[in-house]
Amino acid sequence: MRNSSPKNVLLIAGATASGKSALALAMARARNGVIINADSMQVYRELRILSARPTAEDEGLAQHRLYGHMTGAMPYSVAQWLQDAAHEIESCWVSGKLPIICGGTGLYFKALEEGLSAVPPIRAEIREKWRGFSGDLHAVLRHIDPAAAERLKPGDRQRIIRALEVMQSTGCPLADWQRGQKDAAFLAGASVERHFMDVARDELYRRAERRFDRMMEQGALAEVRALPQLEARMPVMKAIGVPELMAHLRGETSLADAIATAKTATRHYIKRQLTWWRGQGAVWRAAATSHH
RNA sequence: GCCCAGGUAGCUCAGUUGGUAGAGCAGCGGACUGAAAAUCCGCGUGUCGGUGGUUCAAUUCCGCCCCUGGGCA
Repeated sequence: MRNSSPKNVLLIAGATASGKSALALAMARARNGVIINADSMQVYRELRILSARPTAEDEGLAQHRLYGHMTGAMPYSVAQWLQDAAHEIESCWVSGKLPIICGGTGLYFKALEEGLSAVPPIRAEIREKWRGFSGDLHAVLRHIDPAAAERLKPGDRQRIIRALEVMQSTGCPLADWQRGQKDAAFLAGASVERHFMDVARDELYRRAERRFDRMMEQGALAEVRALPQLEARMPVMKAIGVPELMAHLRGETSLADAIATAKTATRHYIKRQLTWWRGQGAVWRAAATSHH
């Protein structure tokens, strides 16, 4: 197939409430782009308000992909996102559009640029077995994969479960998979342009808090009430604001407390995001562009 | 005005039989490969309300003053 259009891609990353979406929209209109979501919560269609997804109006101004394309009833994952995003980027390239990857999920960008380890899918019963295990997971891991047990903190249940399921499912420790062959980094060979939204932390905190108040005005509570009955461990159920507002709907906290707690959770999230990108090397730091 | 209870970390509070103090939350730093808005690890000096007194030593005991609740008038 003829491929006359170069493989260009624009990455826009930054903490929540840093103004990524607005920049993406402007870029999409100026440069014939398609905006592709790189946010782990904006993929769920049930969370339009609380995930700060672009509005219908915004979606009318430029093409948006991977926004609300999944249901929260199914857990999403980096691997699936990588597949979905790769597909969307390809189709941009084919049609001569500029793919603009926009989001706050650092792991998604990392997977896109560096690839993931080629661990085969884990069988459902193995996954369920460890997720439902009520005993001392770290002790089990010490038995099955001592090196991983050494590396992981006993409290880090989520990573311990991953190490266990990979070991049991593949017979090979997770670390071996990570050291070994990777799926080709999807953006290898592409010409990558980066924008990191460099906004001062205080300002991010202020904006995120104001934004949460706006979400409440727009009906965040109704959005939570309308969520299907799902187990608390499903990713949608963990979106910032969901557990807090649910606690209020169950009558466990006042609305004011729920809002305050959700704002705190947002600040914690911003802090983690900043730590992530601070640690992500010179590439991203050099890409920092101020937007105040 | 009188009586009572308080005034200790940004917040809520614990504690010191006199040797200058510690939890939770907040905040800050960090980790991060199929749940990542997830998950986890680490970090606690603050005129102990003010001021005088007793004492080798006072945040702790005593006096006075200020502030905040509550009660009585």
